Amino acid sequence: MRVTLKDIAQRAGVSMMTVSNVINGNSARVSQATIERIERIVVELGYVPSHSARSLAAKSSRMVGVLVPAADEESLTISPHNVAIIGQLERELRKRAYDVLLRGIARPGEVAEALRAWNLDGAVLLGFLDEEIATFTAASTGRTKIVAVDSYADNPVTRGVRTDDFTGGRLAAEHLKGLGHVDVVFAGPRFAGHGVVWQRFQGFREELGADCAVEAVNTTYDAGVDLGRRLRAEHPSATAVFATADILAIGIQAGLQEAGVRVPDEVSVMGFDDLDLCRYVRPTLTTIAQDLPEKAATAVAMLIGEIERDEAPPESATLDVRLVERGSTGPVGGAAAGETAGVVAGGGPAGTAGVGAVGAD
Amino acid sequence: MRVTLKDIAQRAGVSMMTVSNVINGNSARVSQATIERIERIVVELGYVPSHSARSLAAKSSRMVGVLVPAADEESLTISPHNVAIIGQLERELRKRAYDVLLRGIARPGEVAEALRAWNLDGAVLLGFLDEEIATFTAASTGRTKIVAVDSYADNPVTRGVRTDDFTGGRLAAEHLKGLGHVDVVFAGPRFAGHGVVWQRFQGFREELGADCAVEAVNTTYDAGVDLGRRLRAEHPSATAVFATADILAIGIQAGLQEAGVRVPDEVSVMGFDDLDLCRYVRPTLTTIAQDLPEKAATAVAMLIGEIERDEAPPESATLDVRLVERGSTGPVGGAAAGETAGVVAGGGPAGTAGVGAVGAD
DNA sequence: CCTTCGTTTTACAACGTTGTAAGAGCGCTC
DNA sequence: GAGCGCTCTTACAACGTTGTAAAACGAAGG
Repeated sequence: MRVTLKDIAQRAGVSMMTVSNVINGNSARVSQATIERIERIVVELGYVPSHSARSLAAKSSRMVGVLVPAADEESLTISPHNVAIIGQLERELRKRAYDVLLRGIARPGEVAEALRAWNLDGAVLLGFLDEEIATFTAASTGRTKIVAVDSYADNPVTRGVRTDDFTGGRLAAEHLKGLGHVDVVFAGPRFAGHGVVWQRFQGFREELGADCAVEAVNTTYDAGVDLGRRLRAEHPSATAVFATADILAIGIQAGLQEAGVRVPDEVSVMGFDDLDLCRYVRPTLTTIAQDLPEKAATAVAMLIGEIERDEAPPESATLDVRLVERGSTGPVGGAAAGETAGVVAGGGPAGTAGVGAVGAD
Repeated sequence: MRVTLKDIAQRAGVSMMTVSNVINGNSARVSQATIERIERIVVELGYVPSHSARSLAAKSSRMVGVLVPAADEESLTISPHNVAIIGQLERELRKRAYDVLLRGIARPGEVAEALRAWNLDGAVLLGFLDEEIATFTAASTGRTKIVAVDSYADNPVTRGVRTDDFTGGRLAAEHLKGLGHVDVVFAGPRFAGHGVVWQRFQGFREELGADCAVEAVNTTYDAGVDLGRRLRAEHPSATAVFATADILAIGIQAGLQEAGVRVPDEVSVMGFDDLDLCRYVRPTLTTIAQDLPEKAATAVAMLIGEIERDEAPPESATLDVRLVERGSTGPVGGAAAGETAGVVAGGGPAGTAGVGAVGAD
C-alpha cells in the first residue's frame, strides 16, 4: 500500500496536519524536535506526497502545461524550433519544482479543457498563431496564467515572449544590402498583418524597400527545396533569399544547388533562428540568431512570477537578436566581384570565412 | 467557481453517481432519457472533469510519464533522436486519451518519485542506459507499467522496445564490405557488454571480423568533427567509418572534409537512425533507418495493453531496420575504382546519386 | 491560584471524484 | 396484493491532502 500522511503521523505520534506543515516548509508553526523526527520518518518510510490529492485540496497543482499545435489527430511533428525549446522549458520548470504536462492541441477548445482538467497553474503556448491564441483566451477561466511564446497577441490573459523579429528582419536586410543585394526574395509562411513573420517582413522591408518579392511557402525543408529549384526561373534577377526559418533556408539552398545555382556566388541565402543545423550544411548558413535557452528561461520566469507572486509582469518580453555570418551569403556577383563591392575579403580566392573546405571553385 | 459533478447532478435532478456513470460511459446502468439530459447539461455548463479528483478516487490517473535523462540540473539537451520520438509518443497517447507528463531525470530516485507522485499509470523511459534502468526498477512500486525504449534490459517490471540493432550493424558492415571496404572504423559512445551500441557493434563485427578499430566518442556533432579531423592521422589505412548515430556521422563527415579528405571518394561515412538531417547535408548520409513513428506506436501499444488489459505482452519488441543508401558511401578508391568493384555508376564523372551539385571536383 | 498570552498541536470539514451496497420503482406472477 | 426479479438510482464512505478554527500546553504576570 501507499505510504500516506496518516502513516507518517501515526508513526510520529502527531496529527496529519503537523506532518503536512513540516513537509511544506510551514515550519514556523512546528517545534524543531518534531520537525526532525518527522523528517527522519519520511525518509525512512520513503514517503512521496500525492500530487493528485494536493492539487485537489490546495488550489495549485504545481504543474504547468506546455501546449503545442497538433494540426490533426494524426501528425504531431513538432517543429525543430519548438522542439529545441521544449527541453529548455522542462529544465527551467523542473528547477522550480514544477512538473510539465506536454499536450498537443488539435481543436481550440482543448486548451481550456487541458487547463481545467488538471488544475494547471500555468501554461506555455508554443508556436500558435496570434488569431488562434485569441480564440483560446476567449474561453479562459482566468485562474491559469498563460505565456505565449512567439506571439504578439497581447490581451488581458496572455503575455508574450518573442524575439525582436522586426530588428531580425532589418539586420538580415542590412547584411544583404551591405553585400550589394537589392533584389531579394522574402520566403516564409503566409502572414496577415500581425505575428512573427509579419514583424520580420516589416523590418526587412524597411531596409530593402519595395524591391522584394514575397514567396509564401510552408516552413519545411521540402517546401524550401521546391522553391530553390524554381527560384531562378521565377525570379531571374534575384541575387539573394531571406527565409523566415533555418529549415526553410536550408531547403532553399539545397534546391538552388540542385538546380545548378551556386550558393553564395550566384545567390545568397539567409535563415532565421540559428539552429544547430546551420553549422551542419554546406555552405554553413548565415542566419539571425535568437537565444533559445534565454527565451525559455524568460517565458518560465514570467509565468512563475505571475503564478507565485500574482504579479502581472511588465506586459511582454522581447529578446535581442544578432546576425551570425556564415558561408551562405556573399557579395553580389560572387567573391571576385566582392572586392569592388566594399567587402573586405581575404587575400586568396578561397571562400569566405566559415564556408569550410567544400564548394570552393 | 468550477463546475462540478454536483452542479450537473442538481441541475439534472439526479445524484452525482448517475452523472459520473454517464460521463464514464457506464451507461448500462442509466436510462437513455437521463443520459441525453445529462449530456446536454454537461455541454451547456461546460463541465470538465477534474483529473486530480478522478486520479485520487479511482486508482488510475490516465497519465503516463515520458522520462528522459537530464544529466545535471542544468542541461536538458534532449538528443535529436529522442526529441523526434517524444512528439510521436504524445500523439499516440493522446489518441488513446492519456495525458503526458514530461520529466527530466537527474537522480535515479526521481523515477519512482515521479511515478508515485502523480499516480502515473505507466511510463516510457527514453534513452537510458541498461544499468540505469536496473537501478530505477529496483525501487519500483510494481503498480506502474514501464516500457523502456532502446533498452535490452529485460526484467520483471520493464519491457523494452528497440530496433534490431544487431542486424543494423550487420547491414552497415555488409554494405561497406560490398563496396570493397575492409578497414573500417567503428565510432560510437563507450559501451560495455550490453546495450544498443554493443548490439550494433556485434552485428558489425560479425561481418567485418577483427579488422575494425573502435573510437569511443560522445554522440555529438562536435565530437564527430574532432574525430573526422584526426581520422587520417590516426587511422591512415581506414577507408570508411560507421558511426552509431547520424549526428555523429555528420560531424565526422564535416571533420573529414575540413581536413581535405573527400567523402565518399577517399573515406565513406555511415550513420544510424535516418534522421531528417541525413538529407540536409552534402553528401547526403547513407544510414541505417529505423521507423520512429512505429517505435513510438509500439511502445505505446505495449504500455496501454499492459495498463488496460493488465496483460503482460510478449516480453519485448524488436523492430526492423533497413539500409538507406545515399551519397556518403562509395566504392573503395572512389567512383573510378568503383567501375571494377562491381558498383554500377552513372556515365558521367559527376558525383553519385544524391550527392547533389556541391563538392564535385 | 487564576488569568493571559504565545506557541505548538489537533479535530473537522472541505476538495471533486469513484465504488459499494442498499434502496425505489416497475411490471410480472401466483 | 404480497412476492419476485428486473432496471435504475441513491446515500455514504472512501481517496490523500490542505485550511480553519479551536484546543492543549507551558510560562509568565497579577
